[in-house]
Amino acid sequence: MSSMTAPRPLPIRCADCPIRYRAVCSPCDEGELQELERIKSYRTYEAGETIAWAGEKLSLVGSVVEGVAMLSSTLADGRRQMVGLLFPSDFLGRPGRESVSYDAVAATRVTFCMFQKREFERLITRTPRIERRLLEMTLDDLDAAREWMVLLGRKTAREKIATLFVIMARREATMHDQPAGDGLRFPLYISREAMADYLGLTIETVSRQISSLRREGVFTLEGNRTVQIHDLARLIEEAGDDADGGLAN
Amino acid sequence: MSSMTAPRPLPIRCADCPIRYRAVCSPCDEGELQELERIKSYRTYEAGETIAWAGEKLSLVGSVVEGVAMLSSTLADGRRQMVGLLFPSDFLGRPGRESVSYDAVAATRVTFCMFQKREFERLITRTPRIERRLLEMTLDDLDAAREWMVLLGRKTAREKIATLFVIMARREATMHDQPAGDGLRFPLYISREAMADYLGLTIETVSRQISSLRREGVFTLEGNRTVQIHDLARLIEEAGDDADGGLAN
DNA sequence: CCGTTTCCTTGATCCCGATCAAGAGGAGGG
DNA sequence: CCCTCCTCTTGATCGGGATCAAGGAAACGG
Repeated sequence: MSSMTAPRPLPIRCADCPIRYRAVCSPCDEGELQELERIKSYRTYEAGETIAWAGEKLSLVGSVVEGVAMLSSTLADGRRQMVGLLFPSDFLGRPGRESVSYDAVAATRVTFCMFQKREFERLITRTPRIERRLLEMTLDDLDAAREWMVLLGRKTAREKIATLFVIMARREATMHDQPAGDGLRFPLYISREAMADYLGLTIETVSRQISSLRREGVFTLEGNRTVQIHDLARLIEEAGDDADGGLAN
Repeated sequence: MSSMTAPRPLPIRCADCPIRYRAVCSPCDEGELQELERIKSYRTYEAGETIAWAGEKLSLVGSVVEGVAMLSSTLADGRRQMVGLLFPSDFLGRPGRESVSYDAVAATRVTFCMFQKREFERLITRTPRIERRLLEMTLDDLDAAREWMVLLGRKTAREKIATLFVIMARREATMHDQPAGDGLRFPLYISREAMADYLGLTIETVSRQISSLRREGVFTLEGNRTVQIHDLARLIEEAGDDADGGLAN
């Protein structure tokens, strides 16, 4: 598919915002890069700070440069479900849509590289390649959401925790261009409460399942939020996935 | 946003495939319509027939014209979770992707208006407006998936059933350009097992919750698969949604 | 028409994860 | 340092939905 459109293989990066070109406009030509450069800006939120409320009109779109943000929805009586976790290079905002659909909250201190939605939309209209890239990213998000639906609807508490840890481990390894394997250390970034909201559990159940896997030697914890994997194969097995499904590749 | 791109307001329809233009290429100009006309074809599947397996390379994309199809994923031990339900005008397939991610099965006899993926992609490349439309549709799918994540992760069995019925009722009313209200009759289309897979429940729980709501006079059943609503307000209340969330508008 | 199959309902019981409750551990500020 | 706040862990109990089991009802083919 990329063979259809890519004018050259990339990667292009910019010094102060290395993630941006991967996320928004890979590939871009020089003119498009300069235009993006002109309209970009940065914004940092502290941990716990609300970036946007569901239903609010948001005039910015952009990518996470550093840190982690959460997308979540709250029922009338306060039950909360996280519907997405945004890591560096992930895109926030919906070009062509009036308002955001979910609460966006900073999980850690998080920095965005942002664009005025209006200007970004104008650029998109002139640059089909960026629109193609947005479609790509949205399809990825859709796949991730559907994979998570399987977890929420059908997995046990233990499988949910194992799946989350496997995904976090893979992410961390990929980020540092390492193979994922035993001995890998990585931060969880989010609180037990956030994990519970992500996995459709309570914090007590999250805590118990983590303790259980830790006691069985699958991993150890350094402090509360850093994991060191000891038996990745076991963790993958505990994740209970489909034979050829998402985690196996 | 449509004000940015739409050359005219629409709707354009074609006699033998009225849905297609809404789904795939609204708006289109005459040349694009003729091109789509040239490469389209129809395909019908019987209820229960598999349209595509997860991981399979699928060279077709297209819209449902009539009937209902299901997208689902199965864990190693057979637990199944439905991740999407495709009604007329819904799009199946992923331009730019090699293979499908989920099993696609006909829930009823279902007819698609399909295009060879290759040719469709070629058309897209020349027609940014269709790509824009695909992005729109994918964003809608993403919203729906995330709304469903809230249901799967946080709603009770009773709330899940109520939500499903409200959505089905709204769909049916919209389809016939009626307001949704008490007295509305509509078919469920899918079996109890399919509902269970969609809602992350067992068939027994689905059956019990339906019986419970029926006994309380919220609706009646004609046969097993046709519902007549008697108290839509109550049903919406039982759905337990966020105050200003998806169902309320 | 009846026999078979498939789908659906209902009852009895069990168990996983929620809830209620208490306390331990860490971080930050005085 | 201690004190407070907050997060996390662990224990005891509860309950919603799963599981096991049986039978009813609709669909289908003869």
